[in-house]
Amino acid sequence: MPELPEVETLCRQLNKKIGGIKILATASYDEKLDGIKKIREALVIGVCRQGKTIRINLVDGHSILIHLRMTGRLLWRQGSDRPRYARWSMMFDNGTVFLVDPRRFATVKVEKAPAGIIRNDLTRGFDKNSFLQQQAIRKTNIKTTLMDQKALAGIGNIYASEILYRAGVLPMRLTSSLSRKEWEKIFHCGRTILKKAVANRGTSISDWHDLHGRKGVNQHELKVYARHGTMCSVCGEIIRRVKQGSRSTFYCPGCQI
DNA sequence: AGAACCGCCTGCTTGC
DNA sequence: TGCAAGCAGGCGGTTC
Repeated sequence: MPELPEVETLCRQLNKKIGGIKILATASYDEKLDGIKKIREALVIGVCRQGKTIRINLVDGHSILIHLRMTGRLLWRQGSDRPRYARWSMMFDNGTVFLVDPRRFATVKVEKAPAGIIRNDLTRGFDKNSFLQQQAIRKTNIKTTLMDQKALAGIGNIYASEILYRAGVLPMRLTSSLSRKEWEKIFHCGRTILKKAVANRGTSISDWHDLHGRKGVNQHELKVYARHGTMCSVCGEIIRRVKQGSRSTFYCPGCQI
């Protein structure tokens, strides 16, 4: 699933590929996306990430906002032959960016609104104190809080489990029960894990591929995600899997308290 | 108000 | 082998 590192990877690649050039036209191949405002002859100023949303800024002040949800991908093709499950595209004179999404959850919006500043992104100027003021009192578990996009931007199911494992905190701990020291560990490990994953061009555990169709290599860094039933490499306990709000969480009962 | 739950979607895995 | 049921989960909307 595309989370912060995967979306960041796409934004960087898109910037190189389409920054400063003109979108000739856009097209939809799925009635769900037919309502998206059509774009013609529009210069791309740049591409940036807001949480898990890809924001493509155009010179006329409009932005294209793409959210990949679960199985969405963006794929650059030199020609214009449509890949399987293509749902929407942006055409350029040297190629096409396709939105590919078998499950049709991905969304595209075109709007003329200035970019909101996201302050709760661990990989950019993150404000610890305001975060703790707003979130530390919550009566829900820490895994759910990490995945709440209004609390922290960009963390999904894979990285939430990995961050809590590295921080040594049980995912079912009540958010309000965490000490300052535990929070600091979560922030620190979160930053480290997300930055490493960006450097690795994302985690290709199921179907993630980058703009050029290549797999990332961060799946080799995973310590608990989808590793239930195997031994923890640190303490030897068996990695467990539980459901939290209908989502799978993976953790080590030996290393996390 | 805030937490929990539902529905959207379809390829893949599992079980008989 | 083949088919049906179950599973995967981000997020907006609804319900508790």
